[in-house]
Amino acid sequence: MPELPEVETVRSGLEQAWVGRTIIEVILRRDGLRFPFPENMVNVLTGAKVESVRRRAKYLLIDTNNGYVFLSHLGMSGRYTLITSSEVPSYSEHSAGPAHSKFGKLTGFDGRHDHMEFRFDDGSVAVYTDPRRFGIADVFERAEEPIQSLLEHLGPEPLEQWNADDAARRCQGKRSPIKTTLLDQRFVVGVGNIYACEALHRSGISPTRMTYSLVRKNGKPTKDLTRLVKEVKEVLRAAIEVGGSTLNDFAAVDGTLGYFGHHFQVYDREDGPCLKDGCNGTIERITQSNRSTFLCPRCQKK
DNA sequence: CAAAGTTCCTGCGAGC
DNA sequence: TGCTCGCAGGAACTTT
Repeated sequence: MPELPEVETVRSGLEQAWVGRTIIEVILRRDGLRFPFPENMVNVLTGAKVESVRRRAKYLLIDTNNGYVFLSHLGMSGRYTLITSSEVPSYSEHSAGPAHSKFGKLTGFDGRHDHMEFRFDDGSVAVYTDPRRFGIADVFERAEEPIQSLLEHLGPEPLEQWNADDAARRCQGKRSPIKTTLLDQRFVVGVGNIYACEALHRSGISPTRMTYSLVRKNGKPTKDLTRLVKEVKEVLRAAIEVGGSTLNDFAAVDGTLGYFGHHFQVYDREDGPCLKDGCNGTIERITQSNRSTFLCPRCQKK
């Protein structure tokens, strides 16, 4: 479920639900997710009031009033379900998530993969569900945030400081396909497999094109790179908008709704017609760095 | 067989 | 020639 727009949607939902509330109980149902839970996590979070919910790249950062940060990464299949005090939490009633969701099987609130539970002072409960357990949960002191190994090597936020000159500097001399570079979180954060494919298609750039070829000899960005930076920003912004609108309609904080609401131009559309105006190409699927890439060979040039 | 993410290991090429 | 450094590519984690 998690690229930047989906994580941003979750952030917004958690912010509404959690800020100003105090966690009265934390229940862990296993040793950890991708990494073991820190020993002090339950102690640190129990009794702490949530002050803010931030996002950095695809990480959620929850600040508490005792000077700590709760870090949550959703991995591939992580999800939060919020249950308000008026609802009776029951696994049998919340069986599988949206029945129409392609990812419903992976993200359902099903009782078998509910690894963390947070109870709040207003009677609400948040359940973290993650079948594949690629997610991360961690706590650290706020003052230590700059030296967190998970955060310190991250590149720029695409919707903030990032621009074509910055991108050009990071692309210079890079001997790997541009698709691979877009997925590299040191280049720019928040772009995953889906939006990398979408941004390249919007830009008319082949995913296999060498990264360095998007930079001029004088170190300045080419027209194509400038376009790519613009399209990355636009595709992410549009997806955040869709996610935000779905959030208003559902009590659950569910990033899959963000994906569901967005219909992709190329991703997962192998053999389908290219949807670009005036292009009669057919979408192809190739493999790059062990990941699927979708492209239109007709309108995405090398 | 493939899946929305990230880290770590290996191997190769460049440069000293 | 040989060694080290850095980068690029691939495997691994897990469950459905």
